[in-house]
This record gives sequence, C-alpha cells and structure tokens, in this order.
Amino acid sequence: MDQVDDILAQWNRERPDLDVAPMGLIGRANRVSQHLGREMEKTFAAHGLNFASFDVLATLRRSGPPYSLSPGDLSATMMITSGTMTNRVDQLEKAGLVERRLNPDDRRSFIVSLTDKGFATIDAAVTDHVATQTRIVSMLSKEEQAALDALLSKFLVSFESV
Amino acid sequence: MDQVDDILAQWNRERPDLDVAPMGLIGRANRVSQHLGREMEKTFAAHGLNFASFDVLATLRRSGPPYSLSPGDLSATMMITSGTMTNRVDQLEKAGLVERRLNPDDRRSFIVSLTDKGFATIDAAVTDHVATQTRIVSMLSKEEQAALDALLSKFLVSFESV
DNA sequence: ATCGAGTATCTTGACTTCAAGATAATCCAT
DNA sequence: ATGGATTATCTTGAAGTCAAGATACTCGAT
Repeated sequence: MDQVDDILAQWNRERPDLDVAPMGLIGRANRVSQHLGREMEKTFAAHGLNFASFDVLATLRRSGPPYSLSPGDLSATMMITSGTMTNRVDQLEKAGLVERRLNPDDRRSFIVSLTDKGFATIDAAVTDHVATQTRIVSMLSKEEQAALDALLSKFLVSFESV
Repeated sequence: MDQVDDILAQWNRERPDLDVAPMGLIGRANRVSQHLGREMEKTFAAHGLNFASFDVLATLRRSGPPYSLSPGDLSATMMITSGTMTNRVDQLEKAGLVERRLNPDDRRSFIVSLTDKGFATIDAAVTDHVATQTRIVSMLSKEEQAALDALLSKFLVSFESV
C-alpha cells in the first residue's frame, strides 16, 4: 500500500471505465526514480557535484585512460541534447575538473579530458556513490533486487531497441 | 543486455573493487523512468499540456466534485515545492483551465478549481494517457507487469515510510 | 577540385524546478 | 485577549534542460 494506490482508488471512483493498472506501474516507476535521484544528489553534493557533473566525470573515468572523450561520445550514453552537454562541460571546465582541447583529427570536434583534480574527485565520489546505492537497494532482499533488475532490464531493452 | 550493462562492464574493468550491481539496478530504474516520461509527454502535448499541467488537472479531476483543492492539498501527493505549485497554477489559470479563488474559511489559502474547459481537457487527455500507458507496459507480459509493479511498490513504500 | 549533404558542437531563448526568504493569517498556551 | 510559533502561499534568483537554429568542418559524388 503506497501513495499511488490512493491515486488509483480515486480514478477508479471517478473514471471506472479506465483500466488503471498501467498507470499504477508507471506512476510507481516514476516516483521511485524521483526518490532515488534525490537520495543520490546528497552524495554528489558532498563532493561538490550534482547528477549532471557526476555523470560526465563518471563517463570519462570509466572510459579508461587517457580519460578523454569528445562531447558527442560523452552524450552517446547520456540521454541529453548537445546543448546540455555544452553547458555541462562548461561548468566542469570552470571548476577545473576537465579540460577541453581541439581534436587534431577532426576540427569540428573537441576532446574533453579529466584533469588530475577531476580524476581524484570522481574516484572519491563514485566510491561514496556506490555505498549510497548499496544502502538504498538493501531495502529489498538480494532476490528481490535481482528480480527487479531483470524486469527493468527487459523493459529498458524494449525502449532502446526502437 | 542493455546500455547499462556496457557501463557496468567499464566500471568493472576500471574499478574492480566496486560492487556495481546496485548501480545497475538504479541506473536502469532511472533510464526506464526517463523513457517513460518522454513517451508520455507526447500524449500530453497532443492536448496542449505537459507533465506538470496534466498532473495538476488530473489531481483535481480525480478528487471528484467540486474538483477543487488548495495548492497545499494539490502538492501533497506531487513531490514538488510550493513555489513550483504556484507556477503551475499560474500557467493553468492563464490558459483558462483552472480558477483560483479565495478560501472563505482560511484566508491564508486559496481554492483551485477546474473550469469547464479544464474538465473537458483533462477527461480527454487522461483517456489518451491511459491508452498510451497501456501500450507502453504491454512490452511486458501481464505476469511481468504484476511482478514489476509489486517490487516497485515495495521499494516505494520503503521510501515513503521514512 | 568542388559543391552539397551530413556531422559536431555551440548559441539562444524559453521553460520548469528548486531553495530560501517574504508575507500574511491562524492557532494555542498563557 | 495576546504574543509567539506554526501554517499556507507567493516571490526571487539561480540552475539545468530542451528545441531550434547557427557555425564550422568533413566527406563523397561528380
């Protein structure tokens, strides 16, 4: 029993013609995501970051040496527009966490690289971040976590395959 | 196999000390939510709405006659701040979909009511919205939908009970 | 070689949200 | 009754995002 159930009960009363089961599933997914986001922002803030900046630094970090990608490569896995990417890199550059250099092979594009400071920041932040995530998901049992993960993955594949 | 798996594989290579299973679960939840949101915005846009305005109108509609709530009541189930609520009601009032009147019982607060136009708009929009949601979740079987819903509900309760 | 299509990034302007604080009314213990 | 705490909403300013368009470069067919 959660807040979404209350909403569904109201719709049932007012619009009994509607099948609200899908609304429940989607509503819960959105709310869970919103809660998750707010919880994780706290960890990011402890390292002077937000979700946006963490996301960029983390993508550079996990790409491996030399921790350098073009804005296009960066946004490839990030569900954001190019204008948003520009803004994110601008902020990080201003903070001294990344550098933007010209790409000698293609002068339309740039190369964004982690600075030493950026590397240290993201390495510390991601360690904390994983700890936070572990704490959050521990509200479910290991089996439930695995089941939820599998279902979300199937759902996700159906979106990303389009 | 989805895009999140690629991300986890990278982390495993770069930071084998981290247990990335929680990151996978949370990452997928966020991505699913983001996909869901974008898909549903299309339906809202077809009715001249966005998620924010739909959310307010829907809350008034499902509250039943006289389709009137205070801003505080409205935001109670909406995970938004009071300033955001003010802005949302402002927009809807400008569009002629709701009216804001003084509350005779408590002069600190207002009463926000659906206009006839607002009622017609949300009733048509929610019908389409449920159809969209039904289409989206049909990418999973009925059993999978039920299982996912149950797990999300449990997860959600653990947040909202805090 | 050259021109047009395509690609990569940035710019602009609008929109939504939030946090923090302001304003005003209500409630309650005295 | 009355002052202080609380409540309800609005205002302000900063931030992040997007869509659409601008700019500059590359590629491929001729």
